[in-house]
Amino acid sequence: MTIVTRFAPSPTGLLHIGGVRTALFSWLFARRHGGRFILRVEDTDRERSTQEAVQVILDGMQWLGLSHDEGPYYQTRRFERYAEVLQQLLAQGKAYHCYCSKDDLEEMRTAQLARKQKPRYDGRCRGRSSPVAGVAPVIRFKNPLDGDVIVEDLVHGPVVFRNDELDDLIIARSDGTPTYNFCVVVDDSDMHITHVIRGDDHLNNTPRQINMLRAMGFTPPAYAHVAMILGADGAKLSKRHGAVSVLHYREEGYLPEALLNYLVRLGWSHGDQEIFTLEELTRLFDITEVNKAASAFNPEKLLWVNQQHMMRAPLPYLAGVLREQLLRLGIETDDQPLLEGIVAGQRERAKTLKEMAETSRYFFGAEVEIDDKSGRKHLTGAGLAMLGRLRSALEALTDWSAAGVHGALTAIATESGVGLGKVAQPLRVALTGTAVSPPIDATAALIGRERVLRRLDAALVWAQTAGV
RNA sequence: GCUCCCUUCGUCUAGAGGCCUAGGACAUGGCCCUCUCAAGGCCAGUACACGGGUUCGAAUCCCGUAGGGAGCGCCA
Repeated sequence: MTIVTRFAPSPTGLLHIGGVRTALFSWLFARRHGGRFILRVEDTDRERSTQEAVQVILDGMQWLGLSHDEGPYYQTRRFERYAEVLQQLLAQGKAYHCYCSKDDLEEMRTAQLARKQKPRYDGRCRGRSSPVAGVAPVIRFKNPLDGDVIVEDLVHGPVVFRNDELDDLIIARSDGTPTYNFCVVVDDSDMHITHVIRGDDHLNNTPRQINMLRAMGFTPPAYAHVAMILGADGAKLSKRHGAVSVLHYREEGYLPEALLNYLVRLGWSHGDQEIFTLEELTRLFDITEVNKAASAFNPEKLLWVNQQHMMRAPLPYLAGVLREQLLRLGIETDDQPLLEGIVAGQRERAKTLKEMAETSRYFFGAEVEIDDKSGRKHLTGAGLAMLGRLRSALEALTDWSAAGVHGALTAIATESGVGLGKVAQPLRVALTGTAVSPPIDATAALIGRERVLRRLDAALVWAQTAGV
């Protein structure tokens, strides 16, 4: 049997990390078993669905590399099929027209709640044989009255629901359009979905879906309900705590494979391993090992995972991502060796590519602005004197490489009888404007001889005009 | 209100009756390394929600309590 999974978001909001994680689980499960992964857009709510939201889903999935083998399917284009199944159910007496008004239903609900009962439709239109004039009816599914439905959940184990807890749900609105639970069931069976992996907020819907599937003569798929992701504060995911479009993480300089790695570890583990490649995940991930409890989103750990991936990723790849981030800062470059050199020097100093771009400005442009505090600390007194020695030594340097610069600096340190720090820091401030950078020899090599000498001159001027 | 789900360090997790004086990771603190900052290494503190059982023995099994979440829509 070929495994077929699906990701079925509704384009009514943004695609955030909670959705991404269930998509990832579905995708990994399909990939692991050599199956197919289907993307289906559940847009039957025409009021709230938007084309922008659809685009965000598509872009997000693409950025993450969660490629689908089929689709995207749109439920709004399958109305004919739903109508067909609706008619069939009606003809077989497995569904019926209900003429109750919204007011009737509301009244019923409040009365039941007042009696401390679970609000549910009482089935009063079940036996009705004639229409009510002037009322457009909804269609309800005739749910079994007794017995149990057992959901054999891959993560929760068996979950038992009593049929008398369920009621006759509406499967078509009075305007004829089908509703969510009904469309899902028709789609999952039409698309031959073998494993439904979704958020556990759907666990309660599952017995109804199973009943409908059976009424239609279909075999229910296997289900796996995974917990939702909580905000960093342990409360429901909010705007402030990660409920932002997944593309936000791209803008913030995260690597998609790092985000996926972080997300898969929420509720799943493999020994003590923290960092996984996508290839490893498709080999190791197992939906039945996923935890049942919800887990909180931890931005700090995401940052760490991202850096770990940056430290392992190929330089040319990272150079490309850094280039995009630099573009956002108005820095445009195609100097691939320079980009790769920056990445090599900065990737263990930055948690994201965005941060890397921001702290790498001094590799570009002719001049650099000297940070006042750093300048006062390192470009005065002995530091100022060091600037002159640096200037002449570096001007005379023929081997303009990290090793060459390093040799020149140690020579100066030895001659001056000071530690390397007394040489490196003034140079660092002169070249970068700050007291922090990758190893100064590599930094100088990357910046290049011309600009190094010019910046040393500028630093001398700064020290004089700063009047310190 | 009713039904369903969940509960190990601050956070993510390991743990499927003795291997647990509960392991790893992020974060935090200290030390080492060191041209800065990082990265890396070493060390430290912090957890089985609570109460009953079952058992020679329970984080692990059972029951209850508490807390959290979800569903109960002509939303998905």
